[in-house]
Amino acid sequence: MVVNVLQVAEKPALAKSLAAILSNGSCSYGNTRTAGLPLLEYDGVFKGQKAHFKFTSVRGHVMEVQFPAKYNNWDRTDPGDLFTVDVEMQEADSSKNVVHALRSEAKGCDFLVLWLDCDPEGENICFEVIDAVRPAMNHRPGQQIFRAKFSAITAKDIKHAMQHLGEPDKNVSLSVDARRELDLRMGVAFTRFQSRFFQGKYGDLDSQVLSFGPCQTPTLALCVQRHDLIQTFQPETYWTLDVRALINDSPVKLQWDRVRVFDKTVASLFLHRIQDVRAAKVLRVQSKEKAKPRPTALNTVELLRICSAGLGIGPQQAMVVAERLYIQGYISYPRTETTAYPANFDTAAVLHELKGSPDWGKEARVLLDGALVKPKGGVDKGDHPPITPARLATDNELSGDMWRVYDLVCRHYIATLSPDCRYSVTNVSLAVGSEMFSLSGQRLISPGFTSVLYWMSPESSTVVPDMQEGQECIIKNVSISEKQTAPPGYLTESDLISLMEKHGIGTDASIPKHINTICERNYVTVQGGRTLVPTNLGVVVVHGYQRIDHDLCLPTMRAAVEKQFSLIACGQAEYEDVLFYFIDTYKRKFKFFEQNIQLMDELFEVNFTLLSKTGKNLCRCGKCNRYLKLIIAKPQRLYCPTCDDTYSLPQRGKIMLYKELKCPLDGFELVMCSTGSNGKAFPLCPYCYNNPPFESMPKGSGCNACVNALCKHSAINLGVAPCVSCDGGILVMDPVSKPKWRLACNQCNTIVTLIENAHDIRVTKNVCECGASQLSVDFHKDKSPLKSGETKYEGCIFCDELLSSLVSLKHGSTTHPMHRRGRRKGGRGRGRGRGRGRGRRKPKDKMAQLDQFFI
DNA sequence: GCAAGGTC
Repeated sequence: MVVNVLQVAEKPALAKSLAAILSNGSCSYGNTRTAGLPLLEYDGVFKGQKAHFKFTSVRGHVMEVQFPAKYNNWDRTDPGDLFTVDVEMQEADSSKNVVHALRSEAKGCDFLVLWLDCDPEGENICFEVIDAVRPAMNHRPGQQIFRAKFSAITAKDIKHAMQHLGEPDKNVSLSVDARRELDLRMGVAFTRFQSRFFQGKYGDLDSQVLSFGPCQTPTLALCVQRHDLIQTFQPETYWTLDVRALINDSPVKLQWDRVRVFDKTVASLFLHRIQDVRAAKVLRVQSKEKAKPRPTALNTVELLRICSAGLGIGPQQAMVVAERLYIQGYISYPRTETTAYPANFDTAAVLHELKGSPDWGKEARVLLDGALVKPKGGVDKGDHPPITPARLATDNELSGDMWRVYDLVCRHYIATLSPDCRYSVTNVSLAVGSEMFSLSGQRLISPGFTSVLYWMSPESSTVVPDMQEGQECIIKNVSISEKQTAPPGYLTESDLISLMEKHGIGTDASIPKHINTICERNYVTVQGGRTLVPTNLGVVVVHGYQRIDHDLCLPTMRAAVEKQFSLIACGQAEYEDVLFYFIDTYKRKFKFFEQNIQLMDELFEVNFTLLSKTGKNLCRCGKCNRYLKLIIAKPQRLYCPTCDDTYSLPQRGKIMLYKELKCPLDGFELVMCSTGSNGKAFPLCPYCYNNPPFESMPKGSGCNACVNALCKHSAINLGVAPCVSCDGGILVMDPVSKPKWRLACNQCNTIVTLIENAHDIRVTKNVCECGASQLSVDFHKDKSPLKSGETKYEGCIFCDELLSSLVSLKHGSTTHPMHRRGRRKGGRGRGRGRGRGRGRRKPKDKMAQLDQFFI
């Protein structure tokens, strides 16, 4: 009997390499029927039985923890409740159909072997895969699910792992579950609360969302900490003693051994002591040989640092470029923490690949000719090998940042196998009277790896002239100069990456995202030299946390939480206990934050402008008939200073007044939203956009949704009619309900369902005998123009049953013969409130009011 | 619209 074995890797590329290794290159290549995942198949032996193997992969996490949809509404959910409401696992956005694909491949399988990355996230994905797959697998006694543990993608390691399969570790996975749930609850709760609080009060924050997160906030705090250091820096005046001497006929400035003094009188005293000295005497000349060590192999974080500091490419962009180089086969997998080459890594093979390059081929050839050095130790984190070139490219094939990053990876690779750079440092001590001075300089002995990483070459312009002990040099000039201490510079991206790594904030893959997030949220800006300068908003937010609860922005917060969660991973603590403890802690912190928000608000007050003092009058409010103000800073919105209400607007597009027309439903003046020069323009009602009058309309989703459509198609083009059931209501066409046209009342919820499959329906000015409005109905199912002999029909909105039958009428009839008072007995039974008994209203008066909206 | 973490 042949058993079926399903194997799953964390990413498609890995499934392919693992299957190739395990099948000794004999696997067939294909794809799963859905989700576009790889599917590799081969035959072999599993646990002593003949087996058919299938190898596929996921794409990172399959599931994500989320709040149920009912909590997605920011207005209807109290952020504080987010600490206690249930959460659920949902299929992750990026992995649509993955669950389905896995399940169909698992059908008929007897065993599952999990080849997910050997880190906590990988362990967690193991269980996501198990949950997806188990229901579809064959049931049989004994262990069916196995975990492969491997530290390098080499034939030896992989085959060893296959021979020594273990079990997935539930505790490790639970520690990740706990972290994911806590991050979600606290991040979303704080973000929603502070966004709503401050955006509801100030008009110039210029940020869509005031976000908070356990990684992004400490990252921001690091930038603000440096900012504070710079702001509070008190420059101090100091004095130095400057001596210029002639050494071998060239003028040289000597360095004072005391460096500087902070008292002018003392400085003058020293000057006085030596100002008559005519010669400096060389007391000692010392030369030492030093080595600048070759770099260790490249990992992600180091790549990002060099890209930012050396190439001026930001971390997010650098990752995008590296990813592209990887997909195109130019470099190895770019997300790794490891800085040690695997034991069996064929260093020479890569050099052979590179030796033809006009840029660094020469250096590669020198190494192949015998100068090859053992790479430095580095750290093996057991994830992926370091980032190395995979094949040779010329700068014709790659351009711009692609070439620059590729060039860096190649040069760095060659450097790791090159000798250290050797140079000598010479220090000369000189006496000028009783004061000691010195000169120091460097001289290159052999460049080693710096011939390829030329920017790391030791400064060679500081070569000291040849001097002998006892030699005397003529002093040309002695003076003191006054200087001031200077503050440190702002953090560079490269500095920040190092600090985040040091504090355990984020991972190699997420560090660029966090930096990007704080930029997107208008908390910091990237300035010259890729320095990160906090904005007013960033500073005020962090200072606010410091006033209310300093913990919230401590750089150590992340590591402290992770440390506790790791106790779950190693079985020393219960998942429920630790998770509950943290949720409870942050819930209390949240309450405290909420109660003391005025401490942060005091800082906002002096830095930002109240909504009532920002913006320009635009259109009239339907409630108070005063002007709403258009707030232009992000998020673009309307604000009524009288009612103190805020109305969201589409974020893309310019908002203008629209013909001073009012929405028939609520009396708000319509505005026009135009997107770009050749983009669309559409009118919308500020109130309806935020409070959709039809339950089928999603709130403000996209620029053509709900009320935009309502105002555009219904209120203006299609017309409105007095309600047939209540006195004050107005019936409005529901634009989303096509082809099942209907009208709905804005007051009594009456729904009048009209005829189906009409091409167009409009409310006309005509009034039926019954007193209700008439409709003009165009019965094309397609959009073709009316043919001769065809015509529009007219009917009454009351007589919907009758209207339905219009479909079967002969062409040419404009009014339904049944459309007579006497025939309506017992009719119109559907729907509620089609109240006949309320007696006739005076539609004409109301119609007059509505005149401006009719076609 | 919100977090952080995988991956594309």
